[in-house]
Amino acid sequence: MTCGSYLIDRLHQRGFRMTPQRMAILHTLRRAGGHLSATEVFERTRRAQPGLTEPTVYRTLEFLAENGYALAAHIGGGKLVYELTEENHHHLICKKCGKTISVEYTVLASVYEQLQLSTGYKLDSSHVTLFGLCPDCQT
Amino acid sequence: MTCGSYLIDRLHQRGFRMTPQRMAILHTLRRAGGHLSATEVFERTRRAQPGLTEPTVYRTLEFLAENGYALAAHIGGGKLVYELTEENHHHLICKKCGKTISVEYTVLASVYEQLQLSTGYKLDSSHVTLFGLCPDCQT
DNA sequence: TTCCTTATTGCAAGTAGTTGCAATAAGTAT
DNA sequence: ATACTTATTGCAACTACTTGCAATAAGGAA
Repeated sequence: MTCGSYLIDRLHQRGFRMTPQRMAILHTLRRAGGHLSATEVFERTRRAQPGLTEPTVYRTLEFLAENGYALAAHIGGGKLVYELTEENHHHLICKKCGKTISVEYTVLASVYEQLQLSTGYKLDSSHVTLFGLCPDCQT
Repeated sequence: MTCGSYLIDRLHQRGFRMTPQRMAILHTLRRAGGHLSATEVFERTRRAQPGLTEPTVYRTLEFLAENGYALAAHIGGGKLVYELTEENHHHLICKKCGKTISVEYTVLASVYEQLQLSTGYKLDSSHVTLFGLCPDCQT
């Protein structure tokens, strides 16, 4: 069994299909463990799936993020990165050295709740990225 | 006096220069009032500055955001938008209809403080965008 | 004013990401 | 097994954005 198998039933229940391309992209994300840009996903996955094209990668990543199977996060410079859904969390990125740390979702949970009450919006538990200077770069 | 004049001294103090291109781009942002994508800024500014090129627009917007003269925000679909710095605020965007509302900076201020204490990072008061469904689209 | 330094621009060529549409193939039903 | 529906893919052309480098011009000094 390859490592995207666990998703097959969940996809079918919602009328979606599992394909070799999706399986391979899930495999790449799983192996990477962390964040990967669309380009990185394309390059790594193509090794196992030589026929794979860029539009398919972009569409698959968007599909996975839209349906909750992966998280998308904006990190510096307008770039989007993806990772498999695990614990919800947020990121702090140092503008100078690029060092990234994760922050538990609970830190923002009360704000989310407050905002939902005051605005009526139902918010995604999305992957927020905050920028600043890490302790080492503040001098 | 054109409307970027107020920035001239602040730029000179830091070794930067004011140029007709920068002036025109500031004018465009000022007139728009709200968010504008790089492409929109390019198209609108070019009417007044026919020689203007795309790389200049992208670099100018990045420059303005980097130095605190403008704010950059990621809104849906990986797009970056810019606006002139005024009050710090955040955005809530409806994934379905695109309706956007602003949220005061103070809502997130306590979280920022808490994060700065627990992580040691010095955070930018950045422009965070949260996604969700607005009251009308929740049915 | 004129000269000088160098920040900023424009050009040109590059990379990244998107879109429409016809062809393919996943999964269901027969 | 076979046929059918339609989600998904690949292709090709397009738009968005970036980068290196030489030319230009802003702003300070002589």
